[in-house]
Formats: sequence, C-alpha cells, structure tokens
Amino acid sequence: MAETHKERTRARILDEAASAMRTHGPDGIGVAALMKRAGLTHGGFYAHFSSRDDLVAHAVDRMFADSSGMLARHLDGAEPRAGLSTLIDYYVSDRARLAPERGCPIPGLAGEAGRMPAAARARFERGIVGFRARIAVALDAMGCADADSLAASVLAEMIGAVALSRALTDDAAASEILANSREQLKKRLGL
Amino acid sequence: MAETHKERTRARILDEAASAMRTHGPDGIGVAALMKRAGLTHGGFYAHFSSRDDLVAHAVDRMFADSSGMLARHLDGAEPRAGLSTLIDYYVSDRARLAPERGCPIPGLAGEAGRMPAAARARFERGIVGFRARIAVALDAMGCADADSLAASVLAEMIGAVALSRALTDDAAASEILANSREQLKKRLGL
DNA sequence: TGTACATCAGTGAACGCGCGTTCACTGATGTAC
DNA sequence: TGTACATCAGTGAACGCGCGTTCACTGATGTAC
Repeated sequence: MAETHKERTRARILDEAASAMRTHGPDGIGVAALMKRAGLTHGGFYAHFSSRDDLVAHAVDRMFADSSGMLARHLDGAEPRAGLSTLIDYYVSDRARLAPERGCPIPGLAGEAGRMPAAARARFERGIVGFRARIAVALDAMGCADADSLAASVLAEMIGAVALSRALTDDAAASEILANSREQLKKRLGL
Repeated sequence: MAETHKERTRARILDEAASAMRTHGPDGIGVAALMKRAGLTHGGFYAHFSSRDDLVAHAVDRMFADSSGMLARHLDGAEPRAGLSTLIDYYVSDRARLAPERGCPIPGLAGEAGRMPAAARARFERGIVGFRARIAVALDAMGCADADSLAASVLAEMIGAVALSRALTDDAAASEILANSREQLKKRLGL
C-alpha cells in the first residue's frame, strides 16, 4: 500500500529528529526547532507523537534502522573476512567522526543511553545487541571459537575509538586514534 | 597555607557538580538543585563561579583529578604488568558500571564532550590525552614496540566496554560485556 | 461530472514551569585601635 | 581585653526566556450522492 501524506510527514520529522539527536543528544533539540526543520509549526507535533519521550523512542529506532542497513551492506552475502575488514574501515573512520549526524548512534549516545526515557533506552539496548550479534555471526563464519565474546570486545573498541576521536579537538590526534584502532582491530582478527 | 572557608565551600560545590554530571551529563543538574545539594541557596553560586559554563569546565577538571589519582594508585611504583592488570580489573568492572557518579568520566561523557562549552571540552581532551599517556608509559616499560598506538587502542576498548555495559538494562549481559573485555584486553597485552 | 459535506493534518496563540542570572540585603567573621 | 567597623559569603525574591504541551480553529482533501 502507498505511503500516505501523514506517514511521509512523520518520516520527515523522525529523520530530522534522528539527525539532530545523533549530533546534539536526546535533549539537544526542542519540539519547536524540530518541527521548524521539518517545515511545520510546533503545534502539529502531537498529531504524530504522544509526547517528546515517544519521539525519542521512535527516533532511536530510526537511527538503528540506518545502522542496520549499513551492517547489511558490508556483511550480507560477503565473504566474512572481507566484510568485517570493510566494516571496520568504514565504521572506525574520519567519515564517521566528522559526520555524527549520520550513521551509527552508539558512539555518540551510549554514554547517555542509561539516562534516556525507558522506552528509548530499551530500543537502544536492542540496537546494541543486534549489532553485536551481526559481528558474532561473521566471526563465527570465520571459524572463531569464542565469536560471541570476541564480537563484544571488537564492538567495544570500535565505538570507544569513534567516541574518543570525537572528543578530541586536535584533528590529527583524532584521526590517529582511529587509524590505530583500525590497525589493532584487524591485527587481532587476523585480517 | 590553610584552606579558607570559601575554598572549602567551592570544593563542596564542585564535588556535587562532578558527581551529578558524571551520572546525568553536563546539563543534568541545574544551579538551584546543585546548590541545594551543597547545602546552600542558589543565589550564592555566583560568588564561586562566573557562569554555569565556568562550573562545567572546573567540574571536568575535578573529575579527571579523581581519575588521575586512581591511575597513580594502580600504576605508580608498581611493576608495569601487574599495574596494568589491576587497572584493567578495576576500570572495566561492575563496580565502575554501577557507580557512574564516581570514577572516570570518559565512558559516560566522551560522546557528549564535543557538545560541551569550549573550556570544558578542552579540559576533557586534556584528561583523555593524559590517561592515554599513562597507559603508554606502562606499555613502554613492558617493552612494547608500539606503546603509543596500543595505548590508544586499549583505552578505546576500556571506555567502550564500560559505556556499552551501562547502556544495557540486562544485568547479566552488562556484566558479561565487561568480563569479555577484561579477558580480551589481558590476552592482547599478554598479562 | 458537479456539488455538499465530513475528515483531519497542520496552524498559531496561550499555558505553566523551571532554567540561568541579577541584585539589594543580611549577618557572621576578623582586623584596628 | 573590649569595642567599632569593614569585609564578604551567603540569602532569597525577582527577571526574562525557552521549554513541552494544549486547544480552538483553518482549509485542503477525498468520499457520497
């Protein structure tokens, strides 16, 4: 069935919310500013979401939907070693560091996930668990004995490196952190 | 010289601010609530800090002072392998996961560091660089060839694992993430 | 095909509230003589 | 040692502002006949 006008509007609001929240955090954008970005007035917000908390929860889903598509593009149907290698290069990168408004929300928001409203937090958790599982599947296909445990460790370094690099103001130092972790990650995995 | 009454009061405000901000983020506590926690009324705040941004900057310093003391306790004067091993066990732990209000601010705040006011961000960056350097010194003393690069990678996994574990609501899963990373980190470093 | 009407996405003014900040004031403390 | 006075940490009322939320209304859209 075709997407209705209302569904398209809602998607537009969610896109803007996901983008703003990845950059500025869950409290980083207000209802009025968000609706303005979506080309609407603030009063109309409540035709689409029951409250701001409701928006945050759905925005988290929206962010992980993007993230999941990115994982699929690298891992699905690819040879596992090659897939993981390109995933690491893509994820632990200056592109990711410099464009927090797009891509995976974990590096920017993991620290605040515990303070999110309950519904948003639960969806964030689901996103993390899913990400880790995708990596574990690839490691398992590579013949890793402790794929699950290693997947968690790899995810931790990936998101830790991106988060650290974003916290630095020195561009060269930030870039170097990422290069280090790409190298160390691939070395650990024998890629 | 003895600490004056005013200095003691200021330290009390900073302690409360550091504790609240580690848990609730830089915007997580207001001036009024903070001063109440310190046993004062909100108007007195401006006798100690020129603005809320000024407070945040000094609170970041306060957090890293605690963190630096913790590093010194584990690494200074200890055999480097033993020091790093106990540091990893202490840092990547359920204790750290469950008590974000104390200890190192990096896992909880790295994602938001980029959005902090400039002065706070600069201090946060200094804290990260210092932490990494302490680990690098220990790795170098162990005879590591690429101590600097490895130190960044290790720090990334340490803070990534703690951040991930705090984002999970499932206690067992959160605890397991930490156990995984402790094991993987020590394995990588040959500890 | 053309008119009448119901629906409902979106408008924009208004609300109560908590925020950071200001400021005239208080009252305890410590120095001067 | 005792009194007079200056200092200044802390008080508490008030400010303007932006927030999330509500609500009476508008006007374009699509269906019924």
